[in-house]
Amino acid sequence: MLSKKTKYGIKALTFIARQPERNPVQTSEIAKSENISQKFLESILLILRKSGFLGSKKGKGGGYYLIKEPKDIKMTAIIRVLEGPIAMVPCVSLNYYEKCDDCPDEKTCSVHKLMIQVRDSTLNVLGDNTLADLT
Amino acid sequence: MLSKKTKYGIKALTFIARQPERNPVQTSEIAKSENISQKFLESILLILRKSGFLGSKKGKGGGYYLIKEPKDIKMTAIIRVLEGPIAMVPCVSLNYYEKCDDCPDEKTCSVHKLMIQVRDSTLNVLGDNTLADLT
DNA sequence: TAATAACCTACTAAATCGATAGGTTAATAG
DNA sequence: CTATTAACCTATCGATTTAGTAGGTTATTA
Repeated sequence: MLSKKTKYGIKALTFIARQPERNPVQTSEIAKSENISQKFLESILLILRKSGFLGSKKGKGGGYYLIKEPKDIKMTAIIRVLEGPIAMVPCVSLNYYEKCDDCPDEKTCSVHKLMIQVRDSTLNVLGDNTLADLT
Repeated sequence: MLSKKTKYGIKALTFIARQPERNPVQTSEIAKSENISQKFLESILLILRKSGFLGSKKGKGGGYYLIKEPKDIKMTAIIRVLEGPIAMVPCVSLNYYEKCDDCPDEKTCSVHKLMIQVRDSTLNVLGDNTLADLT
């Protein structure tokens, strides 16, 4: 299941990407429009800023804005930052690999074999889609 | 993330499917071989029996056995029973659909659009794979 | 200097996860 | 008939995660 954090993050980024001008968008505006708790959204946008997706400006007229072009922001990148690993088990994760404490041998593990396929197909979809595709 | 429940369940089913004879396999044997807490595994095999994947026999020489051929057991079916929905958001789930309380319109929701693609690609992989493929 | 909006820290209620504990029931062996 | 075996059932539990809330501080603008 996708966490609300990730879901809200994607919605917020889409909202910002949809803006005709490149003017900063305020958290409050996104929160109201997308039915998200403003405080919760604040923490999410902060993460996205620290991860290099967004820039910010304080004070009146401030807000968040995209740093890169929507078409250059892959969904894999967004989801990895907000949700963590895309793989369903750590032992097939490319960016968050971890060995299973059960499972003596990954090569003979049935789950491993299956989850590599799931990972790859998911990766294909999320790698092909950019923020521009969601606009 | 895949829960241990599902992971263990798949491993156990694979273990049973690998048996040369169709003799019942005991929980204790699977637990030991696959490094799974026996009590936890008991509860998982019970679910799989109640869902129609396994038959059981009590007493000495008892255990669990497959009811259908491994090649006739799709991974989608197993995962739906143990893990629940395959979709990453309830609003794109085929078997566990639920409307999002935020999101007034699914048609214009960016997350919805994306997650349908993820769902379909995952469904393809899990639908193509049967227990026989994991053996 | 006041208002604004991002930024930061800490806390919390509820749910879920991965078990563990301690039994009961049904089938088999002797 | 009795003991053993292994599935079956019920309850509980500590740890972690989730989705927030509360209450402030800092930087920018009018």
